[in-house]
Amino acid sequence: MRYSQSFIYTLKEDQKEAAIISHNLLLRGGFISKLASGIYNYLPLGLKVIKKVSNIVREEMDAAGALEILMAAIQPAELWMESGRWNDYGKELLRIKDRKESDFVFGPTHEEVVTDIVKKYAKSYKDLPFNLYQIQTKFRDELRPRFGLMRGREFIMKDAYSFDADEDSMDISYLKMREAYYNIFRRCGLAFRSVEADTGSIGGKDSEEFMVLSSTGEDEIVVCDACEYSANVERAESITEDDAGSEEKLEKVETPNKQTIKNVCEFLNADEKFSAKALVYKNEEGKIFCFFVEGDDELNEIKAARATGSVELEMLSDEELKKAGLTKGYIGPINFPNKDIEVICDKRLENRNNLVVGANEENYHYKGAKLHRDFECDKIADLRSVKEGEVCPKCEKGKLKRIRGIEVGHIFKLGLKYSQAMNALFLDKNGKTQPFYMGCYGIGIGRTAQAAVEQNNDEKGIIWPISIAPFEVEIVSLDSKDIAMSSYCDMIYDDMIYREIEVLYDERDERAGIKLNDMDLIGIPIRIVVGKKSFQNNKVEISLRREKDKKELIDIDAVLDYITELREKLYAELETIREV
RNA sequence: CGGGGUGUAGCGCAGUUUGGUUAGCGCACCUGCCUUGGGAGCAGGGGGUCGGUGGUUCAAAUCCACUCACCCCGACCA
Repeated sequence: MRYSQSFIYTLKEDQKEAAIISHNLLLRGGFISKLASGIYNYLPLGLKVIKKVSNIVREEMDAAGALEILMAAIQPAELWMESGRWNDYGKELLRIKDRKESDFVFGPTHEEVVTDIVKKYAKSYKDLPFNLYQIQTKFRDELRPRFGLMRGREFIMKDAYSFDADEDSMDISYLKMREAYYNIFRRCGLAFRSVEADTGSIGGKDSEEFMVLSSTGEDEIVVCDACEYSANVERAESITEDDAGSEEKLEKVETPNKQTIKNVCEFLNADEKFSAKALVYKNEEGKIFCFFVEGDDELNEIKAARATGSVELEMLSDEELKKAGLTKGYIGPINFPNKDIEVICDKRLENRNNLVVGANEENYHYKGAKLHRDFECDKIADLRSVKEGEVCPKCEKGKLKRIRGIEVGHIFKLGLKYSQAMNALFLDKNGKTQPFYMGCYGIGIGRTAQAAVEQNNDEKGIIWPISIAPFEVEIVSLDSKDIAMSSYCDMIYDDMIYREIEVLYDERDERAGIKLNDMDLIGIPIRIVVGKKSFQNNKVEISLRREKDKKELIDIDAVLDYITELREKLYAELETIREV
């Protein structure tokens, strides 16, 4: 592509709507432009990147035996009523009406549609297994779109759905996808990690998220410094050093105006570890739960939701607390005042002999309380978030660290959950009706592209990994009016096109500074600078974007071979997973 | 949805508190000269219903009401 014939418009100034580097650079480099909140246009450069990522995904999915289809983006409401999600999916589901006032949705995901297709055609175990995937624009009416392509409302996703006859076979399908995902993110040049994930409302057996490591990531993950254990903080567990403390007599004490754990413990001269704090939530059905965790622990709402079988938990307001008969600041498990509320204790509390707890009475607490001696609860569960420095549950030696990541992919074993609900059945060897064992596998294409920028940039701009760069090579001619130089550039440009090297040729009549700065911003990995001084000596400068000050002077006749070699070297580097 | 904030040229902003010339600046864009290895310089030029609607006033970017859009912090997701 010749720069002067392209549609590349760069901006000098930072964009105020961008809160993170990658968003700013994509806007400044002319990759994307915003149309509305969470809705972006992909300009020529941006689309090139999207296509590169998509093609890597496509190649690896095909290699894993998956079959590409393209499902309708607009889906009839009936399907969603059948699955029950017309009601359950909530406001994120964009609902639209046609001219006859019939209800449709713009698909946020395609379980319903794919199941509808599969139901229609696959009726025998002989058809199994198979995996159908697509790369398509989705729409989810997010509460808070942000960070450009990271969390758009309209976004491009690869979604795949596997269908198997039994659990073992499903496990194999899952592992194939897992391997494909490793290949995809490796080839995209990302430093990533797969982590154990919560299966959330989708349910099912196993689930892993693929996280691109970045301090601006919206997810927090827990990793072991000694073994490969890594898990989303929503799910992570740990081994904690447990000091039971001495057994004491239960005693009710006055704690005037001491409502927070900190205040109470300071007042009673107790360690916060030896206290239980109450957190009261209601779920989507309005059922109320009271959770007790140690004073210095953080309640993990995802774990709490799982322990109660809830989809969503919301903290009670002060008025709701009062209405439920609870005394804010003094809620405790002894003589719990409301029998309709389920009381759940974190399992760590079982180890403590001596706890400070609320007395369910204004200005009073108990001290010396012990679970199973002084009080009981309805359920014991793991409710707390892992803290940094705790011991790894897997190797039992390493220390855990909390780091941040961007979720670019997620794989699930769904099991029978959907097939049963949606009546997706086949006949097994014995002629018996069975539901499919399903798996589902997503990758955010735009998010992956932007995550690559977030991970690979410097103060001048983007540093694309060659596999997803809009162009592999950029030629900058510093003096477009010089006939000898220009015709040389034209020649190597044509030669590269002939060799199928993707090349951007900046032949604009602009000053050197403008061209060089644009080149840095756009971030093409290999660059050829043709300037007067070196050209007089029959040389041109070649450098890599990532080490742009390390320039090699190459003989003008050797340039093509040198570039071809460099290019191969950069691709070869992507064969190994980056250490994270 | 709760909390905070912003809407003035393609982008970044000033002007609004205290209403009053023809609404300004930098970048970008167009013309010419000049310059040419890291975002030059000079001269000239184009581009705005000041987010929208209604109101107050002799007079509104500026005051009032309503409304829309967007951004940031929280709970959800690829």
